[in-house]
Amino acid sequence: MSTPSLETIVDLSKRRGIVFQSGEIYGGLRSGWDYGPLGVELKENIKRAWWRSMVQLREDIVGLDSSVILNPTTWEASGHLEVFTDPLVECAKCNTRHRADQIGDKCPNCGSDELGDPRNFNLMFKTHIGPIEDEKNVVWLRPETAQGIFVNFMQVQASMRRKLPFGIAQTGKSFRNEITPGNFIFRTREFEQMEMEYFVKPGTDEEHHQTWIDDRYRWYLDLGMTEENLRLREHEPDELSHYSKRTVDIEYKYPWGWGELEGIANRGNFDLTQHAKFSGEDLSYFDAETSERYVPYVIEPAAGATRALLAFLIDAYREEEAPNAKGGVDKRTVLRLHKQLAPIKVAVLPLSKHEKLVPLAKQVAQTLRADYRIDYDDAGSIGKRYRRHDEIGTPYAVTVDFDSLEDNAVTIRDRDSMQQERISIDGLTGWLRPRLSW
RNA sequence: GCGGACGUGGCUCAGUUGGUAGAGCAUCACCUUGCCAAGGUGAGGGUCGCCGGUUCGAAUCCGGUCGUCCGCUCCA
Repeated sequence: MSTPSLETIVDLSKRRGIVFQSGEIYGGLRSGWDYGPLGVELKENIKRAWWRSMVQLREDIVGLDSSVILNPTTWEASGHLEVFTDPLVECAKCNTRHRADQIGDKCPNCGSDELGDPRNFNLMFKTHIGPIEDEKNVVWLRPETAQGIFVNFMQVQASMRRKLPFGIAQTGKSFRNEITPGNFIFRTREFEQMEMEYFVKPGTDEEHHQTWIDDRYRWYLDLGMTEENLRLREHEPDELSHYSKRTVDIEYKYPWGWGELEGIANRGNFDLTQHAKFSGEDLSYFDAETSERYVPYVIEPAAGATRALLAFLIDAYREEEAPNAKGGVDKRTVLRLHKQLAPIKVAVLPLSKHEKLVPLAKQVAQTLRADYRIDYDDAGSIGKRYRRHDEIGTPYAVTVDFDSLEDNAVTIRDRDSMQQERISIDGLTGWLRPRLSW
């Protein structure tokens, strides 16, 4: 299966209500993307699948939803205030940009001395709390959800009576004032993360790290991701984040090349130690079994929800041959999304807009709505409607025909196999349940 | 942010030497068909990214701005 071009995916997303450029009527806003009616379903399904595997199915992980705006000291302690601010200079001759603190007075690229004045590039969004803009009330939009977990470590541990090892999971938006956003929703200034901080006893961190790397890689495969398009990549020592002891990325083969999907980092005890230092609170953990007190180490699988959405879209995209009404062969575009991720689970289609078929079809649709996201469509030919639903990855299409009026049964068609089955309307829910559950 | 390319109906494009925009696809309605798109008739939809300038008059020239793509940098 060849990878579709990014343009193909952007087109499909716009045409089918998955992702729109934000504020288009005002000419757009750089790096802003809105998730349309189908996109929001897909994104929620991805997050739900993550939450299910991360929280629901595990006894050792609990959830959290912390604030976007935190006490600004948080970012001093985490190191983001320092690390996320780079003085950069631009070379007027070759148009390259460099860290002012790492070069001399000559451009390392072309040797020119025509360097502009250093300017601070702060990757955190700055704003003010309260109505008065004053340096005293500066706050920042979080550049990662993780810190909200670290600052709540004690409360969660105590209120939920957790013993190590245990984890805290959180999904939510983060903000980074990226210098250059791009590649559709791959790098945006506002994005959604799925992060989990797993607190472990020092010395067991390396083992837990490896377990999580395997676990997270498996997650993508279980949701139907093509293995050839996935790989693990170890960070070189010089590219490690300021907090990390070791990081392994799960990368996806995007149309433009390999790119990050998720990073699994061993953050050591960096964060808790820093927060203990800046807050003056004791953030160590007392291990009652061994009577030891220590600052836990942290393993962090940090995934991009919006990046995952992009990868799942690309990975599911197929252009296949399909038989047409005239006995020939046509092309059909189909998203072979995992059923749990598909925005619409079942399409309900009357064979035609005939006055006898429409009421029954609408009734069937309404019944199914109790359990699944349904789309009812009676516009155009039946073949065209099948193709439309292929394009958005709907796994099942239920067709109400003239026989239905007699035998109270419908034809259900499978997106992937294109096989059809006749099912009684009363038995429809029972037929779908095992196929659409985990 | 800097350099380069680009910006016409939802999409893909046409638009002659500046004179107030066309097509195909898509959408919708009706008819037809009746289980895998594109048969017939008709309809809606753009003032040419935005602002300003030149001109009697600009989609067409000039400036600015916003946005898209590529490069520099970003690492969910």
